[in-house]
Amino acid sequence: MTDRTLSTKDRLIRAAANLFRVRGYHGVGLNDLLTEAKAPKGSLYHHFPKGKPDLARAAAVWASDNMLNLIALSFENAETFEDGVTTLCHKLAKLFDLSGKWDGCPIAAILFEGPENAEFRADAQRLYDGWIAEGAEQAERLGESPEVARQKSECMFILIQGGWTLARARRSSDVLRDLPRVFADVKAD
Amino acid sequence: MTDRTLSTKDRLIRAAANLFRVRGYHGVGLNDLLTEAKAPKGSLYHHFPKGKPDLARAAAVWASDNMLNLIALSFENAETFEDGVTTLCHKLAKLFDLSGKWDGCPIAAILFEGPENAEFRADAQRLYDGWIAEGAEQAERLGESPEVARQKSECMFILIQGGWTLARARRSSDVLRDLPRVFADVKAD
DNA sequence: CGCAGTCTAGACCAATTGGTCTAGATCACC
DNA sequence: GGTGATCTAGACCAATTGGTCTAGACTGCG
Repeated sequence: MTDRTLSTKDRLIRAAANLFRVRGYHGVGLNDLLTEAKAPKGSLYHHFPKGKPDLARAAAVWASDNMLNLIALSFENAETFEDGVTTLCHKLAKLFDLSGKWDGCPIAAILFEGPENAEFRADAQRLYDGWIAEGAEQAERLGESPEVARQKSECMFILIQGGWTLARARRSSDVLRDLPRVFADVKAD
Repeated sequence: MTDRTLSTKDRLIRAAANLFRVRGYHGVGLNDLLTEAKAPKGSLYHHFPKGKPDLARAAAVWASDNMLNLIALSFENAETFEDGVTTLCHKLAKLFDLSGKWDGCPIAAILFEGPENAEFRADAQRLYDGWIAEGAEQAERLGESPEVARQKSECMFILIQGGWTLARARRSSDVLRDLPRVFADVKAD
């Protein structure tokens, strides 16, 4: 049930991001999408002329932007990069619990499982590298050298992706809450 | 084109594992499956009475067993756990390059994106925990205490899953080859 | 007002989906 | 060789898929 006060286009994007995250690109039909968004088919093809793939890419970008905000927010009051990682992991753990402990990463669910399309692949790379760039920027702001910043951010990304996968399999956010401890042990070299 | 000398059942399982890995559970139709396996529909429903979900679960188990073998093989001649991790990561990098640099983890592609089914979820947990158990066993064999062994194995799992995701997005196995260096920095505490 | 552009609404369509069912080939064993 | 079980073969089916198209509601502006 996506908020009815939003524009049809936004409702479609949110519904798409939410549904794809759970069932993957091919697991969601236009009917599910339209029901969830409370929108008729005409609106979908008005706002996204190329249909499902178009909407899916928009949803991936929207979901990615949310993650960028979450990263920025987590590092806002951090004194070290490790602090920020800790906050972020706890926020993600909370998100995971709220989401029913089964949802996956929306980027992966949409862009990896979606059509084998050059645009989808390029988006996946662009969006994920955006996360890493955001993390690296925060690390630099907190005093790390550019190389170390990049390395730490990349490591954070890997841990979060892998940790989320294990959390999903176990249906428990404990793994996510434990990640900062693992991360702290990684020396940047 | 799966080897014609194999039994129909094995051809089906292999075809399923290969196709699901690329396009995800819902991205593969029975037609694709049967074409790839060179088998008629009757055979599928003879060997897997519950149809697609049944076959998918068998394919997940098969793929998981392959991974278990790969782990065992990688640690066979290792002198330390870190040695084994290094070998495993290099083997995975080679696999990644061979697979067209876009395939995902078959377990995830089948069991996460598949039907929202209690059996699928239980399988995901069981199979992934099997990987971790195998890693922990190797670590113990190489002299680690049970707790440290488990911790190191879990960390290896997380790094590999996350690293594979990033490798996929970048369509480059470099990330995987770099994982052992990251892993070496993690002290077990 | 009138008119043009934007957007909603859903009937409709060909193609594909997962699944059923019957007919026959092939096999092991008496 | 005969017989019953195992397995292959694919026609067939209802339901769903992503997508098209026309009709009309709503908007802002002259």
